[in-house]
Amino acid sequence: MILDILKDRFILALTGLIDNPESYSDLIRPSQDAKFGDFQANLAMPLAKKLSKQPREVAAEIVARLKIDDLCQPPEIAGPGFINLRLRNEFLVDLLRKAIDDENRLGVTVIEPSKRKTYLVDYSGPNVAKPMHVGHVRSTVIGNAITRMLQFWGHHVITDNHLGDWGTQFGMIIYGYRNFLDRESYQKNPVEELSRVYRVVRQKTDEPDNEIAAAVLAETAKLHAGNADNLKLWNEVLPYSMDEINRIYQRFHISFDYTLGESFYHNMLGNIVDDLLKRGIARETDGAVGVFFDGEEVPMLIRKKDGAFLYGTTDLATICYRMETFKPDAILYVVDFRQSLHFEHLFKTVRLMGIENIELTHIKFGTVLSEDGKPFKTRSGDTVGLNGLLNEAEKRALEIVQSNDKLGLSQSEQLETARRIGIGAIVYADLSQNRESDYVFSYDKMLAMNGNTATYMQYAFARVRSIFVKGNIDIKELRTKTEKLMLTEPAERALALELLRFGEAIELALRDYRPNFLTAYLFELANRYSVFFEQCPVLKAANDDLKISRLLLCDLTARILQKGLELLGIETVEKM
RNA sequence: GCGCUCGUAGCUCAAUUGGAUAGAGCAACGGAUUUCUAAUCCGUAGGUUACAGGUUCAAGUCCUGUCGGGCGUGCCA
Repeated sequence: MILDILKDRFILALTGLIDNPESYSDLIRPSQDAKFGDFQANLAMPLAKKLSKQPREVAAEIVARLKIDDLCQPPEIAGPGFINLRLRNEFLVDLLRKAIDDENRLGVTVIEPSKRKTYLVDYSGPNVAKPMHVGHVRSTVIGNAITRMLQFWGHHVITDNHLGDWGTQFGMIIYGYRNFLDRESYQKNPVEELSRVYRVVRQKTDEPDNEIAAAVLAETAKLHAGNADNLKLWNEVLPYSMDEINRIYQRFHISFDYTLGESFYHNMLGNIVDDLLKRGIARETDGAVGVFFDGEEVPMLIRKKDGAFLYGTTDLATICYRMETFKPDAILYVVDFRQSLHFEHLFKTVRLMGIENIELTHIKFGTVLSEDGKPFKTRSGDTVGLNGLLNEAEKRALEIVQSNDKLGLSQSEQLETARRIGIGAIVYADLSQNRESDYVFSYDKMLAMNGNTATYMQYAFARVRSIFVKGNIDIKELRTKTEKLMLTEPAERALALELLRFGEAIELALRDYRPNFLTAYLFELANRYSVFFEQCPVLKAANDDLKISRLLLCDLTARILQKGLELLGIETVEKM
């Protein structure tokens, strides 16, 4: 990829001048402003002190050692010592050609086999029996995007949906089922009635001084102890919830390799506690069992004094199971940042157990706030239901699709187009933000279809397709054309440069697992295409060579947009 | 109390982990369509990056303090 090539040249130039030149290669980056060239090297300033010279002097020395004439015009030294590079069009054309011919990877180099890892991505993990609201989208959508990017990069990825299907919320459901269930409503709409019952119990246990909280815990404990009646109820209720959850996954086109919920691990928990006690990693405390950490007051409890286990216990069992079964190099947890302390404790415990050869990362994300700036609360009745949100998104998209009668879509095509646009808007709205920040949920923002949205990229894609249809272009044949690409117009060159930075964007997004770097890239790419579209006639280009050159740029743009959106879990449409 | 975290344009958010004059979208205002899709493009306006110090060639970014928000803090997950 373009940046790698430049870095290699700089490393060569720096070899002999300083030790460990590779460590400075991150200072070679794309320029912020086109007037500083296409790429810049910011390494003269930090090196100046090391070499006890003036920064500009160091820059001059680096430039003198740099063999880069075949790639760019003579480097310019500017400001305190920035080295600015402007790439030769021949170099760009050469790389574009390679990307065009690279059907699967579009110019993105595949990772070396030795760097290929097995990742286990733990995401979504909804609580069965609790109604899903918009806050639950985040883990699902971020986890899916990270999974797809890692796979594309060349890693082996296993996804596991760690359902919350064994916790106290089931005690609430069981208690509520026995005491508050409306049979008729339950038969009509089990999921809705169960979630109503859940809310009733939940509200009552929140009141001070009540007996219901104790009763709920008792039902949970009975379930865990294998009580036949409670297990029977669990088995009755679970499928209803799962159907509901699966319907939502289908709408996002998301699936998991494994769905091993908490219940899967329940008979391993006793052994975990016994083992940690025996090895002196955990100890008794006030009748409970916990793991303590140096310099910290709070332990991670793994067994309550009534004998029940906690989610730390389940998570430990889960890690042990995954280590044995999948032998991953890394486990990634895509979970709300409010569980940071839990994961810190969990990971420390794993290290205390002597397990070192694995990356454990909590990919944390911020809270979705309601429009008053407070976190969403499942208890208050006014949360935005997930299904309702998805319905509304598709409805709004459908209205626009139907109003455009030039498209000539059948009714079923209209529905499918609206689905892709509506769902895409929601996915993109979440992914385009830095995952670590909280964000205020806004219906209109979530469903927006103008500006920096998935719709914008989908639209750019559809515009390319439209040109191909109108020009009656055979894409396969087009790609075999050997005419030289031309980058004479500024809009062409700007687009070309961006097309060659796809891999860079994915690498950046994967570095800290931040999909918003990829969304930002795709937005920039689509934006440059829109400018190109305005300024550079394709079908009516001045001559045939230029027409083919532009068609090839269009085609590569469409392919990268489609692939990039696919990595985010967003689909494209042919017409919109 | 302690710990973590955030504070950037009217609003919602970016900023390649310390790089040049802090960028987008939305909202506002002005312009572009007999020419491949106007869900688009171009332009204008909008900033003491909460505040005060410090570190250095360079700070929204790192350090210290203050103010303000959010979250967490042994028997929920």
